[in-house]
Amino acid sequence: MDTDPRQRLIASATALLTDEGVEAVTLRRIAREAGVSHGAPLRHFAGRAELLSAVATTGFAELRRRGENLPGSAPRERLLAACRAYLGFALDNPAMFELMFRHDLIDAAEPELASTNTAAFDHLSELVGAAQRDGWRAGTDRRLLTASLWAALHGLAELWLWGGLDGTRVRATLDVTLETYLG
Amino acid sequence: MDTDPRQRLIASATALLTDEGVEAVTLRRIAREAGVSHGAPLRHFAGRAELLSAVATTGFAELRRRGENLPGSAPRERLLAACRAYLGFALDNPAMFELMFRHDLIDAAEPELASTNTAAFDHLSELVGAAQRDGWRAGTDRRLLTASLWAALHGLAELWLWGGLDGTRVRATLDVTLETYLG
DNA sequence: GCCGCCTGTAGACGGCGTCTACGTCGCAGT
DNA sequence: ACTGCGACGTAGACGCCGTCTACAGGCGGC
Repeated sequence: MDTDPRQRLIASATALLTDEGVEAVTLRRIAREAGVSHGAPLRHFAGRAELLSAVATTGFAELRRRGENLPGSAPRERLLAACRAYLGFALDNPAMFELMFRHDLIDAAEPELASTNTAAFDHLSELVGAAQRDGWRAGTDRRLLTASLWAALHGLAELWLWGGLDGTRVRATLDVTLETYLG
Repeated sequence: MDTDPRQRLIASATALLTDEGVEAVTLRRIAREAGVSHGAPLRHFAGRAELLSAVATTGFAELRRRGENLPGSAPRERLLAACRAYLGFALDNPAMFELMFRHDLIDAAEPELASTNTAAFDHLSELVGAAQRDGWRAGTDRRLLTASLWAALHGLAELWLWGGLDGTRVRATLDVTLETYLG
């Protein structure tokens, strides 16, 4: 059964997020969606930021899940698939992706979020490390290389979200980025 | 003299932005800062988005200005300097940079903003074109290459703003990115 | 001299996050 | 069996916010 009020509120918030975007996810609308009074959410979360942090945590978990079930066996092939998975996540869940990186809406210090968060980064870092052991850019510092690659993907997603890149062109641009790093 | 009320409001908003961050830039606070009543700004701007768009326009203009006075004469040298300038702008004006890419706060369709905006992109595109004519990645589509490079820089700035990269590490990561693209 | 526009004021409305006081169960301890 | 308490929810208030409307002064052009 799913009578845990925390989970119900997170579910309502997530539905609101994917349906109407990040601006629609207010405490009062979440409460209405869940069929409770406007003050009820504060019985289970210290404030709006804490509830949204819980929602974002599920987003990071899903992102990490996508980064684990990767096709391919060669390290560089797997790293490439992970990069495509990152952008695929952003394209499939634009509102969630936006929320996950809105530091004014969520509390980055929230422990559960922070751990899920760094876990996703560490996973990418491991893929980079495996590719390096395979001979790809072995001379570059692993953490810096991971951050650089991550930023390149992240910027692509962010610019698409912003409106600077239309949907079809973002795929072609991703190919250029991947070719630059891994070609 | 600077008695143009539009300019006064933009100046107050900019001061508020750099001093207290993007969340503090509300219409009512801008009005207070400018010493007028809370409804006065709506005499000169159709709404909050239009005022913030005007502020963001000055940001894009400053960004473009930085991209013009570049050291170096060799095309690749100039392109490299432009990339450093982009990140330098973000590091120097984090709140302005954040505002410029907050599509929920500004109106991307605002004509003056859109033109200043694409002008900055076109300038970077020209630098890329010059470098290509100099033999750098001549086989890649110029627009896609420009977008890819821009995204790599933008993501770096965005992740730093988000908190994922500390200030010193962002410089080192930028070096890795530039080495990847231009090395 | 009068009209109209520019600029600004003051108040209202609904929505927001948050706080507080108040209910209402169900269940554990004596 | 009664009591007390903790989990859960309600209702109202407060001070923000953006926006709308009604109103007032000031000043140049007919």
